[in-house]
Amino acid sequence: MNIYVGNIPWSVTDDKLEELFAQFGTVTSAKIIVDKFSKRSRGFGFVEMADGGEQAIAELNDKDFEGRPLVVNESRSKD
DNA sequence: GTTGAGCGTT
Repeated sequence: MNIYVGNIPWSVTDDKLEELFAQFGTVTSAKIIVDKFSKRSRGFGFVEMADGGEQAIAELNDKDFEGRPLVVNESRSKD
């Protein structure tokens, strides 16, 4: 399951996302989208989960993380 | 030492 994560604080990295989503299911891949030129976090990312993705979205969406309410939703690049 | 709507680079 491809999951889109937005409103991510600058402090959060790929490993943070993986740990965060790993609490609710099996994380296949977790990645924060960073600017290709400045190498700085764009504040959003994608998480691929093999199981528990729906639960992770339900529990992590609009939930506070590192100081900001996360925006967790299913990725558009679906199907 | 900065910024904040938005769906990625393989």
